[in-house]
Amino acid sequence: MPSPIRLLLIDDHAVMRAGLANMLNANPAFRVIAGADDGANGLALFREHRPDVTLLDVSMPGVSGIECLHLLRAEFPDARVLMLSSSDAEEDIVQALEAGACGYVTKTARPAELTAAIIAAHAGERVISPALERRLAERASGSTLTAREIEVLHLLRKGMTNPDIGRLLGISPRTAKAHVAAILEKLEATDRTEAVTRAFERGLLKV
Amino acid sequence: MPSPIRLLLIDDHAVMRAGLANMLNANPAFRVIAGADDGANGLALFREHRPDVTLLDVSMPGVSGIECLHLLRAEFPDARVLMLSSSDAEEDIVQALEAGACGYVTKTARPAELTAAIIAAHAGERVISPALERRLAERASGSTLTAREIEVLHLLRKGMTNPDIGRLLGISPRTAKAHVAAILEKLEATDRTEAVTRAFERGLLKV
DNA sequence: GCGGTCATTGGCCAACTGGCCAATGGCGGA
DNA sequence: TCCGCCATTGGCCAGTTGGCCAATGACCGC
Repeated sequence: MPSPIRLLLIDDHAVMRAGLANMLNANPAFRVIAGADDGANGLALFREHRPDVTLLDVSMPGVSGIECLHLLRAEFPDARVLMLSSSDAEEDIVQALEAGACGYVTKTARPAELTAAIIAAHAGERVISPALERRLAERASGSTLTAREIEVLHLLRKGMTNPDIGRLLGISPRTAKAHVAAILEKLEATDRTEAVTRAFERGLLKV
Repeated sequence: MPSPIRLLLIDDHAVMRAGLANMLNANPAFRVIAGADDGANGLALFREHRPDVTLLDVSMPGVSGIECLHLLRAEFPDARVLMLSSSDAEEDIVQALEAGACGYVTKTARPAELTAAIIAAHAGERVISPALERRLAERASGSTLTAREIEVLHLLRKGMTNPDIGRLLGISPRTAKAHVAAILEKLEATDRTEAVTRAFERGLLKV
C-alpha cells in the first residue's frame, strides 16, 4: 500500500477537527498530521509540515478561510487545498475556486464523498460536488458587483443614507445613489433593505 | 464501570456526525446508537431508541433544530437534549434554553467541553459554556420583539414599504409604521435597512 | 485605437421614511 | 379591579429614496 496522504485540518470548530481527525485516521489511506483553529496557525503549520492535502474551513474568525487560501497559494502555488464549508453560499464557492482551491465540499456531504474528494485533490484533480455545480450555474446568470459596489454595500448594511455614503467615500450623494441603483438592479432588489437581505443570502455579506 | 451513555446525534452535516460518532465511540463512557440528518428522522429515531442524551444541531433544513427540540420535549418531557451549534446567535441560544434544552455547546468548544457537557446533561444538569453566558447577559439588556414585530420584520427584509406591510397584514400603513418604529428602537437601528442587518446578526432572521 | 465597462455627477419628481405629538380598545398579570 | 403592555390609527413635516433622462473622463482588453 502506498504511504498515507498527509492531511492538515484548518477549522475553528474544535469538535469538527477532532471528529474529522478520528474519522480520517481510521482510514489507513490518510494521516492527519496537524490541526489549526485559525488561518494564521494553519499557515504556520503548513510551512512546518507541508501536508499533501489541506482541508480548510471557509468561515473562520480572524483570517478567513478564503484569505487563508490566498495566502497559502501565494506562498505555495502547488498546495492542494480542499475547502470544507457548512455554508453553500455561492459567493464563497466561487471565491474559493477562483483562489485556486482544488475542491469545495459542504459538511453535509457523506463521508465517502469527502474521502473521495481528498483523494482526487491529492491527485491534482478538481472536484466539486454535484449540488455545487448547479449553484455555480446559477451564478453565471447572476451579475457580479464591482469592487466599489461591494464597498457601498457594506455601508448600506449599516443603515447609511446616500449622503452619508457620499461623505464617507468622498463622492457626491448622486454617485452614491448611482452605486446603490446598480446594486439594486444586480441583486434584483426593489430597495436597499431587500438588497441587504439578498446580499446576506448570497454570501456577499456575512453576519 | 457504569454502562455507557447512549447517544443520538441529529445534525445535517454528515461529516460532523461521522466525526462525532468516531470521537465519542472512542470513549467507553459513550455509545452513539443512532444518527439522523434531519429533525423528522431524529424524532423517529428517538422514539425507537430512547437515547440517554440527544445531541441536536440548531440549524437544519426542514424541521429546524429548535422546532425539533420543541417536538421532542412535547412528546418526551424528560428528554435530555444538548444543543450543538455552529452559530452563537443569541436568539438561537435563548430559544433553545427556553424550549428546554439541557445545554448549548458551540462547535468551537474543545472536545473535552463537549464530553463534560454530555455527562452533565445526562446527570440532568444544565450546562452553558462561559462564552454563551456572556451573550445571555447581553440579551438581558436588549429588548425582545413582540410576535407582531417579528412578523413585520420578515416583511421588512423583503423590501416591503409601510403601505405594503399594511396591505399584507390588513392594517393601516400608520400601524405598520408604528411597528417598524418599535423595531428600529429595539434593534437600535436608524432605519429599516440597518434593522434587517441587526436582525441577521442577532439570529432573528436567518439566511 | 476603439469599444466596453466603471466611476462620476447633474436635474426633476412622486413616493416613502422616520420623528414627534396624541389617543383608543383589549388583554393579562398583580 | 387597576396598571401596564400591546396593537391600532391619525396628522404634520423635513429628509431620503428610487426612477428616468443624460453626460464625462479613465482604464482595459481586443
